[in-house]
Amino acid sequence: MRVSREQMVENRARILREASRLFREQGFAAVTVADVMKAAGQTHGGFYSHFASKDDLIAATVAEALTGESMGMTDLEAWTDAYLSPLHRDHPEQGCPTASLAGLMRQQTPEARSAMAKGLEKQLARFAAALPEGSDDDRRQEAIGRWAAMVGAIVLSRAVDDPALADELLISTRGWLADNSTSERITT
Amino acid sequence: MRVSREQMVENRARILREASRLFREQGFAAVTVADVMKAAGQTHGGFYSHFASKDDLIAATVAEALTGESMGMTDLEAWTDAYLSPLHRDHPEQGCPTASLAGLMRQQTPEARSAMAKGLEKQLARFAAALPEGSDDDRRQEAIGRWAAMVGAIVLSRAVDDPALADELLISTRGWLADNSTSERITT
DNA sequence: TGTACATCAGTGAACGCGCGTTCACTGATGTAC
DNA sequence: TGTACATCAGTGAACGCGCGTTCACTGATGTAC
Repeated sequence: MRVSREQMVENRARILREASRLFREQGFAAVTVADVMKAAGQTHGGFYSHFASKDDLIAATVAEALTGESMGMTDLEAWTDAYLSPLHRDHPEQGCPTASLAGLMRQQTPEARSAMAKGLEKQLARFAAALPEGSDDDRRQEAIGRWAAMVGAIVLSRAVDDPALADELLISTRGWLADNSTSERITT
Repeated sequence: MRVSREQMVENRARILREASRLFREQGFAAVTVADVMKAAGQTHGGFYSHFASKDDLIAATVAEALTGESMGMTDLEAWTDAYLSPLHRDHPEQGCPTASLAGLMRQQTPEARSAMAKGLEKQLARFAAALPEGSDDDRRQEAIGRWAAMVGAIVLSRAVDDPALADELLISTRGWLADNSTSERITT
Protein backbone atom coordinates (compact mmCIF):
# COMPACT_ATOMS: atom_id res chain seq x y z
CA MET A 1 0.00 0.00 0.00
CA ARG A 2 0.98 3.57 -0.57
CA VAL A 3 2.96 5.30 2.21
CA SER A 4 3.40 8.95 3.07
CA ARG A 5 6.04 11.01 1.29
CA GLU A 6 8.17 11.35 4.38
CA GLN A 7 7.85 7.62 5.03
CA MET A 8 9.06 7.00 1.50
CA VAL A 9 12.07 9.26 1.99
CA GLU A 10 12.84 7.42 5.18
CA ASN A 11 12.46 4.05 3.44
CA ARG A 12 14.83 5.08 0.69
CA ALA A 13 17.37 6.22 3.25
CA ARG A 14 17.04 2.90 5.03
CA ILE A 15 17.62 0.97 1.81
CA LEU A 16 20.76 3.00 1.17
CA ARG A 17 21.99 2.53 4.72
CA GLU A 18 21.51 -1.25 4.65
CA ALA A 19 22.99 -1.49 1.15
CA SER A 20 26.04 0.41 2.32
CA ARG A 21 26.45 -1.92 5.26
CA LEU A 22 25.93 -5.10 3.21
CA PHE A 23 28.10 -4.00 0.29
CA ARG A 24 30.97 -3.11 2.60
CA GLU A 25 30.58 -6.44 4.35
CA GLN A 26 30.17 -8.74 1.36
CA GLY A 27 30.92 -6.79 -1.80
CA PHE A 28 28.52 -5.84 -4.57
CA ALA A 29 28.19 -9.22 -6.28
CA ALA A 30 27.41 -11.30 -3.19
CA VAL A 31 24.58 -9.05 -2.02
CA THR A 32 21.24 -9.46 -3.79
CA VAL A 33 18.52 -6.89 -4.21
CA ALA A 34 16.33 -9.13 -2.06
CA ASP A 35 19.00 -9.15 0.68
CA VAL A 36 19.07 -5.38 0.76
CA MET A 37 15.29 -5.04 0.80
CA LYS A 38 14.92 -7.64 3.51
CA ALA A 39 17.49 -5.84 5.65
CA ALA A 40 15.56 -2.64 5.03
CA GLY A 41 12.34 -4.34 6.16
CA GLN A 42 10.65 -4.50 2.77
CA THR A 43 9.91 -6.95 0.02
CA HIS A 44 12.12 -7.02 -3.07
CA GLY A 45 9.47 -5.87 -5.55
CA GLY A 46 9.31 -2.41 -4.02
CA PHE A 47 12.97 -1.82 -4.76
CA TYR A 48 12.16 -0.43 -8.20
CA SER A 49 10.07 2.37 -6.76
CA HIS A 50 13.34 3.77 -5.41
CA PHE A 51 16.07 2.74 -7.85
CA ALA A 52 16.17 1.96 -11.56
CA SER A 53 18.41 -1.08 -11.15
CA LYS A 54 20.95 -2.72 -8.89
CA ASP A 55 23.68 -0.76 -10.65
CA ASP A 56 21.79 2.41 -9.87
CA LEU A 57 21.72 1.43 -6.20
CA ILE A 58 25.44 0.71 -6.25
CA ALA A 59 26.21 4.13 -7.69
CA ALA A 60 23.92 5.84 -5.19
CA THR A 61 25.44 3.88 -2.31
CA VAL A 62 29.00 4.73 -3.30
CA ALA A 63 28.07 8.39 -3.67
CA GLU A 64 26.42 8.53 -0.28
CA ALA A 65 28.91 6.38 1.61
CA LEU A 66 31.95 8.28 0.35
CA THR A 67 30.68 11.81 0.71
CA GLY A 68 29.28 11.11 4.14
CA GLU A 69 32.58 9.57 5.25
CA SER A 70 33.93 11.80 7.97
CA MET A 71 35.81 10.31 10.89
CA GLY A 72 37.11 13.20 12.92
CA MET A 73 40.57 14.04 11.69
CA THR A 74 41.55 16.54 14.34
CA ASP A 75 44.20 14.34 15.87
CA LEU A 76 45.97 12.89 12.86
CA GLU A 77 47.97 10.32 14.76
CA ALA A 78 44.99 9.01 16.70
CA TRP A 79 42.94 8.91 13.53
CA THR A 80 45.65 6.97 11.70
CA ASP A 81 45.95 4.49 14.56
CA ALA A 82 42.20 3.96 14.73
CA TYR A 83 42.09 3.45 10.98
CA LEU A 84 44.88 0.88 11.11
CA SER A 85 43.35 -1.01 14.02
CA PRO A 86 42.20 -4.64 14.14
CA LEU A 87 38.78 -3.34 15.14
CA HIS A 88 38.47 -1.43 11.89
CA ARG A 89 39.86 -4.30 9.87
CA ASP A 90 37.42 -6.75 11.42
CA HIS A 91 34.35 -4.58 10.88
CA PRO A 92 34.30 -3.49 7.27
CA GLU A 93 30.53 -3.14 7.44
CA GLN A 94 30.96 -0.16 9.77
CA GLY A 95 34.29 0.99 8.40
CA CYS A 96 35.78 3.08 5.65
CA PRO A 97 33.92 2.46 2.37
CA THR A 98 37.03 3.23 0.35
CA ALA A 99 38.90 0.36 1.96
CA SER A 100 36.11 -2.15 1.38
CA LEU A 101 34.88 -0.99 -2.03
CA ALA A 102 37.82 0.50 -3.94
CA GLY A 103 39.03 -2.92 -5.05
CA LEU A 104 35.60 -3.65 -6.53
CA MET A 105 35.16 -0.45 -8.52
CA ARG A 106 36.96 -1.48 -11.67
CA GLN A 107 34.01 -3.43 -13.03
CA GLN A 108 31.37 -0.92 -11.94
CA THR A 109 29.45 1.59 -14.03
CA PRO A 110 30.92 4.99 -14.91
CA GLU A 111 28.42 6.57 -12.49
CA ALA A 112 29.72 4.52 -9.57
CA ARG A 113 33.37 5.09 -10.53
CA SER A 114 32.75 8.79 -10.82
CA ALA A 115 31.20 8.84 -7.36
CA MET A 116 34.29 7.05 -6.07
CA ALA A 117 36.52 9.70 -7.65
CA LYS A 118 34.51 12.51 -6.06
CA GLY A 119 34.61 10.86 -2.65
CA LEU A 120 38.33 10.18 -2.88
CA GLU A 121 39.00 13.77 -3.93
CA LYS A 122 37.06 15.02 -0.94
CA GLN A 123 38.89 12.72 1.42
CA LEU A 124 42.30 13.75 0.09
CA ALA A 125 41.43 17.43 0.42
CA ARG A 126 40.45 16.90 4.03
CA PHE A 127 43.55 14.84 4.72
CA ALA A 128 45.87 17.42 3.16
CA ALA A 129 44.21 20.21 5.13
CA ALA A 130 44.78 18.29 8.35
CA LEU A 131 48.53 17.92 7.76
CA PRO A 132 50.54 20.32 9.89
CA GLU A 133 53.38 21.39 7.61
CA GLY A 134 54.60 22.06 4.12
CA SER A 135 53.40 23.83 0.99
CA ASP A 136 50.03 22.94 -0.49
CA ASP A 137 51.73 20.68 -3.03
CA ASP A 138 53.78 18.95 -0.35
CA ARG A 139 50.76 18.32 1.81
CA ARG A 140 48.75 17.06 -1.12
CA GLN A 141 51.52 14.61 -2.00
CA GLU A 142 51.86 13.48 1.57
CA ALA A 143 48.10 13.02 1.92
CA ILE A 144 48.07 10.82 -1.20
CA GLY A 145 51.03 8.72 -0.13
CA ARG A 146 49.74 8.22 3.39
CA TRP A 147 46.20 7.51 2.28
CA ALA A 148 47.42 4.93 -0.25
CA ALA A 149 49.42 3.21 2.49
CA MET A 150 46.49 3.22 4.92
CA VAL A 151 43.99 1.87 2.41
CA GLY A 152 46.51 -0.64 1.09
CA ALA A 153 47.31 -1.90 4.57
CA ILE A 154 43.65 -2.50 5.41
CA VAL A 155 43.02 -4.20 2.07
CA LEU A 156 46.00 -6.51 2.51
CA SER A 157 45.24 -7.18 6.16
CA ARG A 158 41.71 -8.22 5.24
CA ALA A 159 42.87 -10.35 2.33
CA VAL A 160 44.91 -12.85 4.29
CA ASP A 161 43.91 -15.76 6.45
CA ASP A 162 46.86 -15.54 8.83
CA PRO A 163 46.04 -13.53 11.96
CA ALA A 164 49.69 -12.88 12.79
CA LEU A 165 50.48 -11.53 9.33
CA ALA A 166 47.24 -9.53 9.27
CA ASP A 167 48.14 -7.87 12.56
CA GLU A 168 51.73 -7.30 11.53
CA LEU A 169 50.59 -5.50 8.38
CA LEU A 170 48.65 -2.99 10.47
CA ILE A 171 51.27 -2.53 13.17
CA SER A 172 54.15 -2.14 10.76
CA THR A 173 52.31 0.27 8.50
CA ARG A 174 51.46 2.31 11.58
CA GLY A 175 55.08 2.27 12.69
CA TRP A 176 56.37 3.12 9.27
CA LEU A 177 53.95 6.02 8.86
CA ALA A 178 54.91 7.33 12.30
CA ASP A 179 58.62 7.11 11.44
CA ASN A 180 57.98 9.06 8.25
CA SER A 181 55.63 11.69 9.61
CA THR A 182 56.49 15.33 9.11
CA SER A 183 56.90 16.05 12.81
CA GLU A 184 59.04 12.95 13.28
CA ARG A 185 61.36 14.02 10.49
CA ILE A 186 61.68 17.46 12.05
CA THR A 187 62.23 16.42 15.64
CA THR A 188 64.90 13.89 14.70
CA MET B 1 38.50 -37.85 -26.52
CA ARG B 2 41.33 -38.79 -24.22
CA VAL B 3 44.60 -36.84 -24.59
CA SER B 4 48.14 -37.73 -23.62
CA ARG B 5 49.33 -37.15 -20.08
CA GLU B 6 51.68 -34.36 -21.10
CA GLN B 7 48.91 -32.78 -23.17
CA MET B 8 46.71 -32.85 -20.09
CA VAL B 9 49.37 -31.18 -17.95
CA GLU B 10 49.73 -28.53 -20.62
CA ASN B 11 45.95 -28.06 -20.78
CA ARG B 12 45.73 -27.61 -17.05
CA ALA B 13 48.51 -25.04 -17.15
CA ARG B 14 46.70 -23.20 -19.90
CA ILE B 15 43.47 -23.13 -17.91
CA LEU B 16 45.35 -21.68 -14.96
CA ARG B 17 47.10 -19.12 -17.13
CA GLU B 18 43.89 -17.92 -18.75
CA ALA B 19 42.07 -17.93 -15.42
CA SER B 20 44.80 -15.81 -13.92
CA ARG B 21 44.54 -13.35 -16.78
CA LEU B 22 40.74 -13.18 -16.73
CA PHE B 23 40.45 -12.99 -12.93
CA ARG B 24 42.96 -10.15 -12.78
CA GLU B 25 41.09 -8.36 -15.54
CA GLN B 26 37.50 -8.86 -14.40
CA GLY B 27 37.52 -10.27 -10.90
CA PHE B 28 36.36 -13.68 -9.75
CA ALA B 29 32.61 -13.14 -9.93
CA ALA B 30 32.44 -11.73 -13.45
CA VAL B 31 34.41 -14.58 -15.03
CA THR B 32 32.50 -17.81 -15.66
CA VAL B 33 33.92 -21.30 -15.86
CA ALA B 34 32.84 -21.32 -19.51
CA ASP B 35 34.79 -18.09 -20.13
CA VAL B 36 37.95 -19.62 -18.72
CA MET B 37 37.58 -22.85 -20.69
CA LYS B 38 36.84 -21.00 -23.90
CA ALA B 39 39.94 -18.85 -23.43
CA ALA B 40 41.89 -22.05 -22.82
CA GLY B 41 40.53 -23.52 -26.04
CA GLN B 42 38.25 -26.13 -24.51
CA THR B 43 34.60 -26.72 -23.74
CA HIS B 44 33.27 -26.05 -20.28
CA GLY B 45 32.40 -29.65 -19.40
CA GLY B 46 36.04 -30.67 -19.33
CA PHE B 47 36.77 -28.23 -16.57
CA TYR B 48 35.91 -30.80 -13.90
CA SER B 49 38.62 -33.15 -15.07
CA HIS B 50 41.08 -30.58 -13.77
CA PHE B 51 39.40 -28.84 -10.85
CA ALA B 52 36.78 -29.82 -8.31
CA SER B 53 34.91 -26.52 -8.54
CA LYS B 54 35.24 -22.87 -9.47
CA ASP B 55 36.37 -22.14 -5.91
CA ASP B 56 39.07 -24.75 -6.34
CA LEU B 57 40.23 -23.01 -9.50
CA ILE B 58 40.27 -19.67 -7.70
CA ALA B 59 42.44 -21.05 -4.92
CA ALA B 60 44.80 -22.71 -7.40
CA THR B 61 45.02 -19.53 -9.47
CA VAL B 62 45.83 -17.36 -6.47
CA ALA B 63 48.46 -19.82 -5.32
CA GLU B 64 50.11 -19.96 -8.71
CA ALA B 65 49.83 -16.28 -9.57
CA LEU B 66 51.26 -15.10 -6.28
CA THR B 67 54.11 -17.51 -5.90
CA GLY B 68 55.18 -17.05 -9.49
CA GLU B 69 55.09 -13.28 -9.10
CA SER B 70 58.64 -12.10 -9.56
CA MET B 71 59.35 -8.82 -11.27
CA GLY B 72 63.06 -8.18 -11.02
CA MET B 73 63.67 -6.20 -7.86
CA THR B 74 67.35 -5.48 -8.38
CA ASP B 75 66.85 -1.77 -8.94
CA LEU B 76 64.34 -0.85 -6.27
CA GLU B 77 63.62 2.62 -7.55
CA ALA B 78 63.06 1.49 -11.12
CA TRP B 79 60.91 -1.36 -9.90
CA THR B 80 58.80 1.01 -7.79
CA ASP B 81 58.37 3.40 -10.70
CA ALA B 82 57.36 0.62 -13.07
CA TYR B 83 54.87 -0.67 -10.52
CA LEU B 84 53.35 2.76 -10.07
CA SER B 85 53.11 3.42 -13.81
CA PRO B 86 49.98 4.08 -15.89
CA LEU B 87 50.97 1.08 -18.02
CA HIS B 88 50.73 -1.21 -15.01
CA ARG B 89 47.52 0.41 -13.81
CA ASP B 90 45.92 0.05 -17.24
CA HIS B 91 46.84 -3.61 -17.69
CA PRO B 92 45.78 -5.49 -14.59
CA GLU B 93 45.48 -8.67 -16.65
CA GLN B 94 49.26 -8.70 -17.02
CA GLY B 95 50.05 -7.00 -13.76
CA CYS B 96 50.55 -7.73 -10.10
CA PRO B 97 47.94 -10.22 -8.88
CA THR B 98 48.01 -8.75 -5.39
CA ALA B 99 46.87 -5.38 -6.67
CA SER B 100 43.99 -6.81 -8.69
CA LEU B 101 42.87 -9.60 -6.37
CA ALA B 102 43.58 -8.55 -2.77
CA GLY B 103 40.39 -6.52 -2.59
CA LEU B 104 38.36 -9.56 -3.61
CA MET B 105 39.82 -12.07 -1.16
CA ARG B 106 37.60 -11.33 1.81
CA GLN B 107 34.73 -13.43 0.48
CA GLN B 108 36.91 -16.27 -0.83
CA THR B 109 37.50 -19.71 0.63
CA PRO B 110 40.07 -20.30 3.39
CA GLU B 111 42.22 -22.09 0.80
CA ALA B 112 42.38 -19.05 -1.44
CA ARG B 113 42.97 -16.67 1.46
CA SER B 114 45.72 -18.89 2.75
CA ALA B 115 47.37 -18.86 -0.67
CA MET B 116 47.17 -15.06 -0.63
CA ALA B 117 48.88 -14.98 2.77
CA LYS B 118 51.69 -17.24 1.53
CA GLY B 119 52.21 -15.15 -1.58
CA LEU B 120 52.19 -11.92 0.36
CA GLU B 121 54.67 -13.29 2.87
CA LYS B 122 56.99 -14.29 0.05
CA GLN B 123 56.71 -10.90 -1.59
CA LEU B 124 57.44 -9.07 1.66
CA ALA B 125 60.48 -11.23 2.32
CA ARG B 126 61.85 -10.44 -1.12
CA PHE B 127 61.07 -6.76 -0.73
CA ALA B 128 62.76 -6.54 2.66
CA ALA B 129 65.82 -8.35 1.34
CA ALA B 130 66.11 -5.84 -1.48
CA LEU B 131 66.15 -2.84 0.87
CA PRO B 132 69.62 -1.41 1.29
CA GLU B 133 69.77 -0.41 4.93
CA GLY B 134 68.64 -1.03 8.47
CA SER B 135 68.16 -3.95 10.82
CA ASP B 136 66.02 -6.89 9.76
CA ASP B 137 63.11 -5.48 11.74
CA ASP B 138 63.50 -2.04 10.19
CA ARG B 139 63.63 -3.45 6.69
CA ARG B 140 60.63 -5.65 7.32
CA GLN B 141 58.65 -2.67 8.57
CA GLU B 142 59.74 -0.54 5.64
CA ALA B 143 58.87 -3.29 3.15
CA ILE B 144 55.37 -3.55 4.63
CA GLY B 145 54.77 0.18 4.66
CA ARG B 146 56.03 0.67 1.13
CA TRP B 147 54.21 -2.35 -0.23
CA ALA B 148 50.94 -1.19 1.35
CA ALA B 149 51.38 2.22 -0.26
CA MET B 150 52.18 0.73 -3.66
CA VAL B 151 49.27 -1.68 -3.66
CA GLY B 152 46.94 0.97 -2.25
CA ALA B 153 47.94 3.48 -4.90
CA ILE B 154 47.25 1.06 -7.75
CA VAL B 155 43.93 0.00 -6.24
CA LEU B 156 42.81 3.61 -5.82
CA SER B 157 44.10 4.65 -9.21
CA ARG B 158 42.12 1.86 -10.84
CA ALA B 159 39.00 2.62 -8.84
CA VAL B 160 38.38 6.11 -10.13
CA ASP B 161 37.00 7.34 -13.42
CA ASP B 162 38.99 10.57 -13.50
CA PRO B 163 42.21 10.23 -15.52
CA ALA B 164 43.85 13.27 -13.92
CA LEU B 165 43.20 12.00 -10.39
CA ALA B 166 44.22 8.48 -11.35
CA ASP B 167 47.55 9.75 -12.70
CA GLU B 168 48.10 12.05 -9.75
CA LEU B 169 47.66 9.16 -7.33
CA LEU B 170 50.49 7.27 -9.00
CA ILE B 171 52.81 10.25 -9.42
CA SER B 172 52.34 11.54 -5.90
CA THR B 173 52.76 8.14 -4.30
CA ARG B 174 55.96 7.71 -6.30
CA GLY B 175 57.18 11.13 -5.20
CA TRP B 176 56.24 10.53 -1.60
CA LEU B 177 57.96 7.14 -1.51
CA ALA B 178 61.07 8.67 -3.06
CA ASP B 179 61.10 11.47 -0.48
CA ASN B 180 60.84 8.91 2.29
CA SER B 181 63.32 6.37 0.98
CA THR B 182 66.17 5.32 3.24
CA SER B 183 68.86 6.76 0.97
CA GLU B 184 66.98 10.02 0.62
CA ARG B 185 66.71 10.39 4.37
CA ILE B 186 70.43 9.75 4.71
CA THR B 187 71.69 12.01 1.95
CA THR B 188 69.57 14.95 3.12
C1' DT C 1 -13.91 20.53 7.00
C1' DG C 2 -15.73 16.63 4.46
C1' DT C 3 -16.16 13.54 0.49
C1' DA C 4 -14.89 11.08 -3.93
C1' DC C 5 -11.48 9.74 -6.62
C1' DA C 6 -6.86 9.30 -8.64
C1' DT C 7 -2.29 8.13 -7.48
C1' DC C 8 1.34 5.22 -6.50
C1' DA C 9 4.61 2.81 -2.68
C1' DG C 10 4.75 -1.52 -1.44
C1' DT C 11 3.43 -6.78 -2.05
C1' DG C 12 4.53 -11.23 -3.63
C1' DA C 13 4.09 -14.39 -7.45
C1' DA C 14 6.12 -15.12 -11.83
C1' DC C 15 9.46 -14.72 -15.70
C1' DG C 16 13.70 -15.22 -18.18
C1' DC C 17 18.28 -15.75 -18.14
C1' DG C 18 22.88 -17.22 -16.99
C1' DC C 19 25.57 -19.70 -14.18
C1' DG C 20 27.94 -23.88 -11.87
C1' DT C 21 27.65 -28.48 -12.22
C1' DT C 22 26.33 -33.19 -14.03
C1' DC C 23 26.15 -36.82 -17.31
C1' DA C 24 26.02 -40.02 -21.26
C1' DC C 25 28.98 -40.35 -24.78
C1' DT C 26 33.39 -40.41 -27.85
C1' DG C 27 37.63 -41.91 -29.29
C1' DA C 28 42.63 -41.50 -28.51
C1' DT C 29 45.85 -43.09 -24.99
C1' DG C 30 47.93 -46.32 -22.02
C1' DT C 31 48.54 -51.05 -20.66
C1' DA C 32 48.40 -56.09 -20.35
C1' DC C 33 49.62 -59.96 -22.80
C1' DT D 1 56.78 -55.41 -31.75
C1' DG D 2 51.87 -56.13 -32.27
C1' DT D 3 47.05 -56.67 -30.69
C1' DA D 4 42.87 -56.25 -27.61
C1' DC D 5 40.90 -53.92 -24.24
C1' DA D 6 40.27 -50.72 -20.37
C1' DT D 7 40.75 -46.05 -19.18
C1' DC D 8 39.54 -41.46 -18.99
C1' DA D 9 40.22 -36.28 -20.97
C1' DG D 10 37.35 -33.84 -23.44
C1' DT D 11 32.47 -32.88 -25.67
C1' DG D 12 28.14 -30.67 -25.57
C1' DA D 13 23.39 -31.13 -24.08
C1' DA D 14 20.83 -30.82 -19.98
C1' DC D 15 19.64 -29.74 -15.11
C1' DG D 16 18.65 -26.97 -11.13
C1' DC D 17 19.04 -22.96 -8.89
C1' DG D 18 19.28 -18.11 -7.82
C1' DC D 19 19.24 -13.76 -9.39
C1' DG D 20 17.51 -9.19 -11.44
C1' DT D 21 13.50 -7.60 -13.07
C1' DT D 22 8.40 -7.33 -14.22
C1' DC D 23 3.62 -7.15 -13.23
C1' DA D 24 -1.18 -7.36 -11.56
C1' DC D 25 -2.85 -6.11 -7.43
C1' DT D 26 -3.75 -3.61 -2.79
C1' DG D 27 -5.03 0.00 -0.02
C1' DA D 28 -3.37 4.22 2.26
C1' DT D 29 -2.16 8.84 0.73
C1' DG D 30 -2.82 13.05 -1.56
C1' DT D 31 -5.83 16.10 -4.04
C1' DA D 32 -9.77 18.28 -6.29
C1' DC D 33 -14.02 20.09 -5.29
